[in-house]
Amino acid sequence: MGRGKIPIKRIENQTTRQVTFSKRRAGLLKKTHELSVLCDAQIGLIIFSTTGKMCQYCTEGYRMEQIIERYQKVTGTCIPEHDNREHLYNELAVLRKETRRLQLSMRRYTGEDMSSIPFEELDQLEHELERSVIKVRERKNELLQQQLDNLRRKERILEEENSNMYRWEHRAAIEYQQGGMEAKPVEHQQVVDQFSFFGEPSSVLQLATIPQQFQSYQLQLAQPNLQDSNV
Amino acid sequence: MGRGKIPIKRIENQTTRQVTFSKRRAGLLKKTHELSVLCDAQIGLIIFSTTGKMCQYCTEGYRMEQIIERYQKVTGTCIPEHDNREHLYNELAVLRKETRRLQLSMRRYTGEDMSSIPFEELDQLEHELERSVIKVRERKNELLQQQLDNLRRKERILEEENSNMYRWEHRAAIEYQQGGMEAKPVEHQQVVDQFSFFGEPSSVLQLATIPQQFQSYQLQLAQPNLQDSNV
DNA sequence: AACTATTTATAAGA
DNA sequence: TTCTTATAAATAGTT
Repeated sequence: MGRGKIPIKRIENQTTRQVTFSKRRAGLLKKTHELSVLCDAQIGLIIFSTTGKMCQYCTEGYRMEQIIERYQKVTGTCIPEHDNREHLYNELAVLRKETRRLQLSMRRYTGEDMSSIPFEELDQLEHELERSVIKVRERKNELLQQQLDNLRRKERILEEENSNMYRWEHRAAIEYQQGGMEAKPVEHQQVVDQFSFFGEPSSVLQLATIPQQFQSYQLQLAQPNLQDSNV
Repeated sequence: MGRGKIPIKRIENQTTRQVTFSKRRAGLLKKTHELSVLCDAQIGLIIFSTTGKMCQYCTEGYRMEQIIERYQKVTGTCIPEHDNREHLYNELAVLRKETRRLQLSMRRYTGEDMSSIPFEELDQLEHELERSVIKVRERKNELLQQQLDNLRRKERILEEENSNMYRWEHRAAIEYQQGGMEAKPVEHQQVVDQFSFFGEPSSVLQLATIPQQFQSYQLQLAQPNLQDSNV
């Protein structure tokens, strides 16, 4: 129908295709409506154009959802979401069970509601708890020991460097007495620079000579400690 | 189109209607297919006849479910199941979180992986565990005390009834001596029935007179005990 | 969007 | 149902 017959295959010319789409879509909707009315049929029609635009026809007095629902009832294919939902329900059931189990375990461990626990299990539970206490104490001791080691190490470093510092200062004083202020100005400046505590400590010597309030901060960052939970 | 023009309204003659349905349905499917192919459109068509029979067209390479899904995405009406799914996902998230929390708590209590617990919490945990141990021990003592009380009560009852029985037997013996076997046959039978231990014990007297091996079983059912977890 | 030559769909009859 | 066919309707290509 038309000036010429066209083969039923994709129209390559985009303009022609779009015009044909408009014309034939209108015709299809009309024919759909006529079939629906003439023959009292329940029809749902959904059309997506290449450009993504949607249009639909639905028998008067009905909504597309009803027709889709009826379709699903007849075909039994309750859309792909059906299986998904099954999985969700399964996962929920598993999780609920696991949560319940954990809750009961926790109640056991915290000693709530022991009325349902038989004597033998109480005995076993007591031992488990004692084992836990022991483990916790061991860990506490471990941390305390670490702290002690740290302190000892710091103490040793501080003592060493104090005596070093004393020797340096002592030598500088002697040189000052021997040659006056200008005798060894460069070497003296080096010593002063080395002991400056503004800036990053870059050697054991520097670290050890930082005053107390700075030291504690710097050393905590560099060593495991008891407050930081990622020891 | 045809021998005459017909008004677009329900065809009252059933035969005519059915014939028209068949013809026009075929035409509609053909036109639907042509539009789909010519213009590269994605089309879904669902037709229910008055008699309930269904027929459908779906663009080649697709399934009706896909088209319905796309339709639902576009219109936002994701069938009644949509809300439900939202709830499921929320519930799953909540449960997963709760399970995770409980797992961590349990690991704390069983003393696994304490590397991430700071010293102060270890201290607190130790106290919690000690409190739990104390509670468990208290419960154990409670059960032991109960068992002890039970045994004492049973002992007392047995002793009482033994002496009672002795008096009954003694009196029966005297009466037998005085008036022969037939003097008090009914009363004697009552005594024998009362002491029968086949059947359910229904009185303290019966309970107390069941032999040792039966007693322990029957008494366990009737009294709180250390083996049964539903005390 | 309107026109129109043609093709196609289909109503009625068989 | 299916076939036939006169006729209505749809539409391809053009303007």
